[in-house]
Amino acid sequence: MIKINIKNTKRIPDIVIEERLPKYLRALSRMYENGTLERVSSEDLGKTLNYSAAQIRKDLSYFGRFGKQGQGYDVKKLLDRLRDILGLQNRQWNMALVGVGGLGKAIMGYGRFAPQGFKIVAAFDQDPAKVGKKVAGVPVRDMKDLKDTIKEENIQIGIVAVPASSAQSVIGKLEEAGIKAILNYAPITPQKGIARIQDIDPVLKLQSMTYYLKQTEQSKK
Amino acid sequence: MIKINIKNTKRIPDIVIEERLPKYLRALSRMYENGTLERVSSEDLGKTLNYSAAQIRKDLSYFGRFGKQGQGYDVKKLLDRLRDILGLQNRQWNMALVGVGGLGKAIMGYGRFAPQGFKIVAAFDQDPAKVGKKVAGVPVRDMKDLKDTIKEENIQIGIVAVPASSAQSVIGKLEEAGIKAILNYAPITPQKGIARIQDIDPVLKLQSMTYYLKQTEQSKK
DNA sequence: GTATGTGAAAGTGTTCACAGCG
DNA sequence: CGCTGTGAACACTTTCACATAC
Repeated sequence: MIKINIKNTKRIPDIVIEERLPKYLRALSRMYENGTLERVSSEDLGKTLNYSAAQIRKDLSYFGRFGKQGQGYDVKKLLDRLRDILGLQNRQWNMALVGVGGLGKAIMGYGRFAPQGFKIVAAFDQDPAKVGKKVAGVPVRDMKDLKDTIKEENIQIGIVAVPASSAQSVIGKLEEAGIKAILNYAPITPQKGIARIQDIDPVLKLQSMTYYLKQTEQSKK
Repeated sequence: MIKINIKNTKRIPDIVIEERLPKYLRALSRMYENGTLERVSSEDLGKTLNYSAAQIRKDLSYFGRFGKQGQGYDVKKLLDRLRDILGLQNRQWNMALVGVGGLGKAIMGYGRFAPQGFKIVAAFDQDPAKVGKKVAGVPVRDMKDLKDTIKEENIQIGIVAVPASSAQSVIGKLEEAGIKAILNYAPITPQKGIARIQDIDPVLKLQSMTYYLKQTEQSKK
């Protein structure tokens, strides 16, 4: 049996994709826009992000060799490379939002999606009174049109902004319609299904901070 | 020298506090409200949260022994214990929001803070045109009143909803005013300071998902 | 019998430290 | 000579597996 020597591609830790690369991108974008710096070292980038220099070099090394020894990284080049890796280079991702209540409306009005290439192109609600109206310029549709609209509008990402009680069922419907990525604002942990899901719950974040606040309170006594 | 044998308290991993305990609490609250279950096993809880049973037992064991062998955990009792650990038992946390723009207004209208014991009791903006008006029943104040209001209103948590460009400086002002916990909606990574900070940026979450979406797209070709 | 609590083993992620390139 | 890229060492986290308690 002949063994072909494939380049030993090490597994990329999840946290690199899920947390750090997007943060690198965010920091570099800012540097680039401010136009202060043409090159950046792992040390510098680490300082602005509270990571070790080694961490940053290691993370980037999973995807290639972008730096120049003795010089650091070219900001523009690294930026482009990160956008490419994350699937953000020269393209737009279309999103469908479900649940046009207070939270849903706020999400539709959030100003940072579009400039980053994420566009909410459709909205859905189960309440007939809301269907047909427009929110942030987008017509609210009936849930029964979910599947068709997702195909027609070439939607790849779903946003869930419904109450906890209906969230799991809405996620199921999105998955049935072929959605593979969901941003979930409902306060539940969805059952594992087909789609990749990212949860947003500010209350959970507050609840972890109160743990530490409580500790400090007590140590004062 | 006499050695006192203190119980070997193992360090609690950060992720237990920062992620899992609040999720346990959220899931148990829901179970309790639905009233379906009086007891729950680590296996059951794990299934609803996509964690292993061992993980849950280990996490809880850092704080004591709450379960009964052969029976599992009493939902109500565990719920109370978790609330106690996280500093949520019979108390309210007061919060101050800075930045009454579109995002800030949406946060002030978010319906899940108050029922969980988190109350926005003051709002601040640097724009004189906004100062004096009310948003969601809360008067908007001048930034120069930050420190005094935080003392007077017994505020422990800050919420930052200003643009990236002023976020770091606002965080500094909150820290100067004695704030030890901040929920940061601005798209920056703050420099390490006195306060504990939790960041919320839905764009980062989307950007990690597109990485995987892109992979699937390519494997189809 | 059944499910917890927990040391020990396995697995995963981070830091070290230095060879090597610009 | 400075800073990257990277194996190797280290640190941390999760899972295993079983003695223990109800």
